[in-house]
Amino acid sequence: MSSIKKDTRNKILTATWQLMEQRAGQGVSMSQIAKAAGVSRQALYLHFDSRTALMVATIRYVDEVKGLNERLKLFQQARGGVELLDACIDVWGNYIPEIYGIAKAMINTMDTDEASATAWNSCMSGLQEMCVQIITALQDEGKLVPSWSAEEAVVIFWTMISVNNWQQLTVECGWSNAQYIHHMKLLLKRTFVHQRCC
Amino acid sequence: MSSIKKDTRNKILTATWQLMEQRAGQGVSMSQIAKAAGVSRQALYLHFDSRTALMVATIRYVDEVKGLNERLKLFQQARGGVELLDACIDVWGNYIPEIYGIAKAMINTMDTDEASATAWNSCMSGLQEMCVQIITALQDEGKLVPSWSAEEAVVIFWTMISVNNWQQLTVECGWSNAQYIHHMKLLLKRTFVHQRCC
DNA sequence: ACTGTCAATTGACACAGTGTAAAGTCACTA
DNA sequence: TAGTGACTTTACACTGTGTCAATTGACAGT
Repeated sequence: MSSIKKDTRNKILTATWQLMEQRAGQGVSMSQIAKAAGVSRQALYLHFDSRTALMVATIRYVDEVKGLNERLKLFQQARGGVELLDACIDVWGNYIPEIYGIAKAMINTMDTDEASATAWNSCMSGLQEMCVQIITALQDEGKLVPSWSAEEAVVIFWTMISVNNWQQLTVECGWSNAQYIHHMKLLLKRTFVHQRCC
Repeated sequence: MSSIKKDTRNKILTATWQLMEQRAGQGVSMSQIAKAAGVSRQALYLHFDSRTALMVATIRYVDEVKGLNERLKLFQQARGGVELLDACIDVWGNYIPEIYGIAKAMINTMDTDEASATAWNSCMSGLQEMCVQIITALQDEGKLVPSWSAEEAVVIFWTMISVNNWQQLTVECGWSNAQYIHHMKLLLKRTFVHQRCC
């Protein structure tokens, strides 16, 4: 692919991203993206098969630029489960606001579109892996609350830190992001970490 | 309104509801609803101003038929916070699968549509009130974990029991509804109920 | 029987959005 | 100078929402 073509592609991707963030992933048409990118609407279809394909490419692009997995890896050294948990929520909690718009768009189409679901899950694979590591670490340390099996704990952990829950607590309820991070850590520790009595 | 007109209206509402449940709230067009209801597409607009208005009327209709608030009231006698919590999750956890399709449709349009948001919140007002009662009861009994203020606890409680989280755990992760109810109770109690040491 | 009215149907249309197709432009390159 | 690649322009097919006007059929009251 020529560098000219790559430039246009990147212009489209950044314009899509920007519009998605502005509009929180709602009501962004191909015409608007084209206009924002300074290209014709048809150029979009020259680079991407469909609207969905553009969305998928955008989330991959954002993921590459923002590098969630790299941020997470910094904390994946062998450390205690609780420290791992804290680090995970710090990274993820600060990451969400940066990708909220496009994430919302992906989540909205995941129900109907297989490709969207796959793309989003692939971007989240590092985070999912981190959930497993945290629970495993807690279990190895004997700190995992015995009510949960490791599998159950991972699934619940993953559900708790979803973008939808972040949206509910911050956007809907007006919590600051610092509040979100603080309370989410507390919530997860209370749920999963066994406090030995006396 | 004549009873003939009311009959047609109900036919439309039940057809909408049925389609929403079948398709889990995704990709249901006015034409399909009309066909399912056995009326012309235009008849829908005779009874409802817009697609959104039909959705709002449907959720209100479902709420009326299913009577979540009535079910909840049965347990709102003055009892302990923990019993109240268990009862709440029993009722709500068994309610969600019955309204999942239309609930999903409402939640998907809430972001863009004010009327949808208002209608959904209005149907959920009884449940929200129940959250407040549970947290208040726990607080009065001195059982609320001191990490949370009552307001924070209510908001987190409300977030935890969201339809999105139910979907994640059951539809996506394959949990049975009984598993959902059991684990959600456990999760909420671990999060909010203070276990006195020794 | 006559008339009015109400509920619903039919068919047409405007509009927005996605996606396809073909012809044309323009710059760079062999 | 001919050719190629990236992009534009114009046009069109299709789906879905929402509006409008003319029409049918049934069921009143007189």
